[in-house]
Amino acid sequence: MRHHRDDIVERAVRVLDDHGLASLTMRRLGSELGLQASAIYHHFPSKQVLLGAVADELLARGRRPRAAGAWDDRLVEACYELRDAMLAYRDGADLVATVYAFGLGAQGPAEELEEILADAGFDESLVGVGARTLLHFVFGHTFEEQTAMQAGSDGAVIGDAALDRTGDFDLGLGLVLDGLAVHAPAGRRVRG
Amino acid sequence: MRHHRDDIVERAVRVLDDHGLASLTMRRLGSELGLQASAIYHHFPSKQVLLGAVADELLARGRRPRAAGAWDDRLVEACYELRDAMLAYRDGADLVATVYAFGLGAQGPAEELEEILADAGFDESLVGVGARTLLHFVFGHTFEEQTAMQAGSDGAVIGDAALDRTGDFDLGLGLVLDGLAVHAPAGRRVRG
DNA sequence: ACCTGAACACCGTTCAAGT
DNA sequence: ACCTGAACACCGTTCAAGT
Repeated sequence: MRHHRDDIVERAVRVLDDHGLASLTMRRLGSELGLQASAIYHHFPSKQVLLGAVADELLARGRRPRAAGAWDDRLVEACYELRDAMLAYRDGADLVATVYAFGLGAQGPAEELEEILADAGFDESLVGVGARTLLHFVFGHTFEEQTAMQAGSDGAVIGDAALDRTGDFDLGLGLVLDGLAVHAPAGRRVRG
Repeated sequence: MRHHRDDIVERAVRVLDDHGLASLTMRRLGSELGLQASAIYHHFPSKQVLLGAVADELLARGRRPRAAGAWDDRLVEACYELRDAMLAYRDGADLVATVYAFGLGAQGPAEELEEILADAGFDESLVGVGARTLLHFVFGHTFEEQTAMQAGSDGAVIGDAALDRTGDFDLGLGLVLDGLAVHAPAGRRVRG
């Protein structure tokens, strides 16, 4: 049976979610599609590029409509969307953060954060740094969360731990936002 | 020739620095030591545990004496030491951040950051979150820096870019510290 | 205690050849 | 255009056997 780029990405998302990033190999993906691994190279030049497309697909699936508001509310909205998009699939944070780090995809969130900071009138030098500081927080925190979640797949009550993790995310995000507020253009220090 | 744990870690650091993390395989390390890969399993139960030991060795080599001071100066000192320790070896940030994320080592920096925040009298709930937020920033930023550094191993003047990166690190770190200062115990808001 | 050598069950990628 | 099948050059880990 013949396939296109999108079939392959969709199947890769399923393999990722069902079996984890370590099991998402070219050979495994090929056999799930009823193909030789080598056939995938007709559609993607390398595994890295394929993973980039898979990461972008996760982010696209997590996209939500935006409610306009103050810059800090807009940042919170974007950061939560990113976190939720990654948490929605097994090893999502590992995949997206890795793809981003190696410049193979997942650049959308950085661009949106930069746009929000630029709109808010932040100093040019702070737009890039601020966006990346937020991104590092979201990637790092969510990766840690997801690792802990998946490690705690044994028994024990998981509900409280999950609540604590969202609270932690909120607190850490608030820390960075408070730092940004200190440098916000006069008359725009929405927080505190 | 017979080896001990420490010989193996030392040789692994050299292979890492000379050839990169992807080339630090059990077989490669074995052959550099004049051993079969399987012999390493007499000293380490798995490659992951070995990598944990290598990460801790990088951090130990980067350790510097501490000058006492205000909490924010102490945090800056600890964060720069961590960054510099990782930058001192090829793929150091990738290795240390990965080892930390999977809980296989590199826990020292988190403990020190927590201690500084606790000493400063930060609220219990902020000690852990604050330390991890700083850590995510340092790991994320340094990983990005090092990736860019190693990508720019071609020609072109690298001096300016390196300066910009340190300036970026300073700015981003300042952002998180300003956020922490907002929540510092009364009378201890050293910044701003 | 420390190591060898062979084996097991895999990888990503290339490439000539097929339809 | 899309795929097969074989090959290349590797992996981490286990384990019986050697010294």
